[in-house]
Amino acid sequence: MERFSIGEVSALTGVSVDTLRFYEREALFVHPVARDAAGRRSYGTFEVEWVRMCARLRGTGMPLPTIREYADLVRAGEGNERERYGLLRAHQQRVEEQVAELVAARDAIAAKADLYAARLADGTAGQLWAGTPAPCLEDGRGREVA
Amino acid sequence: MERFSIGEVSALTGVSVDTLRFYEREALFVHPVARDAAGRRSYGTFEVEWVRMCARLRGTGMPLPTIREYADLVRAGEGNERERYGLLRAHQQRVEEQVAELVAARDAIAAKADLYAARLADGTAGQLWAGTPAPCLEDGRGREVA
DNA sequence: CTAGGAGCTGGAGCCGACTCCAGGTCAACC
DNA sequence: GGTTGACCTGGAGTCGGCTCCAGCTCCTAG
Repeated sequence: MERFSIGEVSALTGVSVDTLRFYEREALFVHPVARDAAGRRSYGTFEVEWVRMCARLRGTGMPLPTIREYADLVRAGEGNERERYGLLRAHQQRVEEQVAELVAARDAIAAKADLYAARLADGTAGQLWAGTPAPCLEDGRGREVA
Repeated sequence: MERFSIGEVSALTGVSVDTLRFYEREALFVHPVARDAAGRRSYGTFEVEWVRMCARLRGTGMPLPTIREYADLVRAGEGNERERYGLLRAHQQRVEEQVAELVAARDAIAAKADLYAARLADGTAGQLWAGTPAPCLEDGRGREVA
């Protein structure tokens, strides 16, 4: 059962050494992190996976206090899987919404970029631009300017 | 050519009144915002669309300084559409990556939630759990605990 | 045996993006 | 003509999430 130094965990997970210590202070770990004879942190595979999970949750916008709640549930042990399930599903729901919003925004941005592409391609860039639908910015004189 | 008060723009765009003033201080607007006789801000349809665009860009993680760059280009007027195009496409690219990462994280979260669902459904919750592939957290004794 | 590198602690600092305030002006309605 | 409510300004405060620092202890390689 191999063990990992904080630097190794950082390399393995992409989470910085400082952030790992910070997460520990913030009580995001399920169990107190073990130390070796010299007082250095020593992580097991469980911790590494846990950190990866934390990174995913953070990366999808879960605030630290919520991750702490999840850790608390896991720490409390068996018997609260329904709560853990609810927490994960609720978060998944939020992530689905994020994806939808992101995709919508991307489409709007892509549409605008396409517009520029068309303008550049047919040489009308820098010239008057007839009124266009929704996502275009006009200056009130029918001129698309952004 | 209707005009809008700051409160109306806020209602129309979902961007708070404070934030609108803040964006103005941060020079995110293409043109200085007009004022009515009493010194109150008066926005046109162009500004409203611009704010919407800013909200989209912000919502997809574009930092204020980059939005300011874009505003600067638009303000500079015709002749730099290639730069504007590059800026938008580059951002679109970043958003595509965000979507991909978000979807991947969502899948991992969903997989874990599914695992809990299965455990809850077949009544094995709270019992020993045989070793499972990647996204599962085990305590080193083959026990999935999180 | 010493120099370097990884780790340690507690605490301070930073950053981006708001958000909130006090204290004031105005316009409009009753 | 008073009171409400939207708006104004400049500046200060907040918040989340790191990130950095000084000054120290180890272990390892040369």
